[in-house]
Amino acid sequence: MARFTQTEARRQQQPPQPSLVFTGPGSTPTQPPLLLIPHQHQYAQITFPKPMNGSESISIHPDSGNMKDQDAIKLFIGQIPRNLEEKDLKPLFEQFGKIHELTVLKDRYTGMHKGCAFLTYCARESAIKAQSALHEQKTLPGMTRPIQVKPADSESRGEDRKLFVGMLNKQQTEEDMYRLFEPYGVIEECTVLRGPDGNSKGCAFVKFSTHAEAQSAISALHGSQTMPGASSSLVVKFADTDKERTIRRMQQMVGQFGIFNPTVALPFSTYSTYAHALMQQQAAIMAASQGGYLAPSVAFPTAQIHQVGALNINGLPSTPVTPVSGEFREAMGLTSPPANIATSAMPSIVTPIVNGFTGIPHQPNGHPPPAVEAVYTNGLPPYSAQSPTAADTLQQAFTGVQQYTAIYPATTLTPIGQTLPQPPQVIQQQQQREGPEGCNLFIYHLPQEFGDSELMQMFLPFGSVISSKVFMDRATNQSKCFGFVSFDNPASAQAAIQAMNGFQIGMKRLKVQLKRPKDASRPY
DNA sequence: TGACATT
Repeated sequence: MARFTQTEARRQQQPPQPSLVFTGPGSTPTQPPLLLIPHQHQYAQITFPKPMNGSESISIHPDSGNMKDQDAIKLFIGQIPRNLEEKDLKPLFEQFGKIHELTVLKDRYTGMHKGCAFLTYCARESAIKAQSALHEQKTLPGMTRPIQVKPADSESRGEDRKLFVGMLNKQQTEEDMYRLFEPYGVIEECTVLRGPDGNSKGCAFVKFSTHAEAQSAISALHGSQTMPGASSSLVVKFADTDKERTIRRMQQMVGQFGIFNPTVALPFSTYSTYAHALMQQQAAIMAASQGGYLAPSVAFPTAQIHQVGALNINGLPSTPVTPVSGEFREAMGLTSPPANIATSAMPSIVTPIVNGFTGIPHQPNGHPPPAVEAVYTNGLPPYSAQSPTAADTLQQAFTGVQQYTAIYPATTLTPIGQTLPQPPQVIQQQQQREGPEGCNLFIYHLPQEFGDSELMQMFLPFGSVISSKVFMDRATNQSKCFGFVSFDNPASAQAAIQAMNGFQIGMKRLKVQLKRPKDASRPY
């Protein structure tokens, strides 16, 4: 009851309505915090006549004094800077009506701000107003893409009215799609899937307002014609559900990594273990992909990764790394797909780190956890003479295997939308940057499929990785199965050696040593 | 087995 009272008290002293002040580029804002940066060289400033105090996060809870309409719309808010909490966001959204619930999404393990939120107004009308005033209209400070304000995926149940259209020719645009499908109903969304170069992939999504409309479009158009240059007749079908997509990706991955090929020994051998893990990973990806771009080479599905100061690569703020958004729980519920990512068209995008990883305690300071030996456990202690039982190993795999690396090759990053997307933000990974003496590791016996980002992910739990490099054979473009990882301090490097040297992956054990100093390799 | 920031 005490909590209720507190909440109640807080509501009664609600901050004054903020005033939205637009200032020209040259002017000096006098009253922080700066909340909005609209496009076109204008700054908008939300000012609070009375400064809000402290770091306390105001969660706005639904309760009796805060009823929402029956038809209220839950909004997904994307592209929020990670330093903004509920209390910071509240004023921005309160302009459009009374808020029923506002929740910034946090990683369930690390508590990390996911750069997005769910917002429900008491009134449906407020949500509509907010969406039209804000969606893609403003960019919050530090963000590269405009704020997303749209009905949450959980609202729409869009699967049964969204169509996948295949066998288009590559010249066909959204407009062509619109014309083609318009006769069958109200089109809510229409997107041609494109590669990073902007070229059409020859397919599209078209979302109707109702299932019946979508169905009539299928009946009328599927196989009805062959587009010039297309290899077969037009395909019009309901878009895959998340479930179907998940299954398809799993199949792709199984193919890619030869799970059923006994010569490729993974530390967990049952399909169900692997499938289970993949399902989780897929869900994380779906969650991560709503409303924003994913960094192409290093994407962190934070819902399942225990990040330990991990996103601070070489002092870069974590914000630009991955505009991760969406809610893991929602994704696990396998609801509708992210609207602006061409998920169905993605080739398989996930590489498992073939280890069992156990939970890592959250270390907000970015330092390695104290008991680093406990961080990575695949049931096979480094160079241990003792062999654990198969059951142990399997158990470890089960409990710890949720940590994966998602790779989003640039080619699969196809944000689609009516507005022209800017290229996704790329993390600048320093090229072969060495850390100070004693901070650089040489790692051998890496799995063939590991690239720089997997290597980095594997060592992130031990500290700030300032670079990671897997050596590739120039002729074959295959990994040479060794590489380097540099930390920003020797303790992290030592912790990583302790934990990871001898770590078994598949049939191999990692060799993790300090990199030889430069002069040691020279004979004179 | 191999081997330390390459082409």
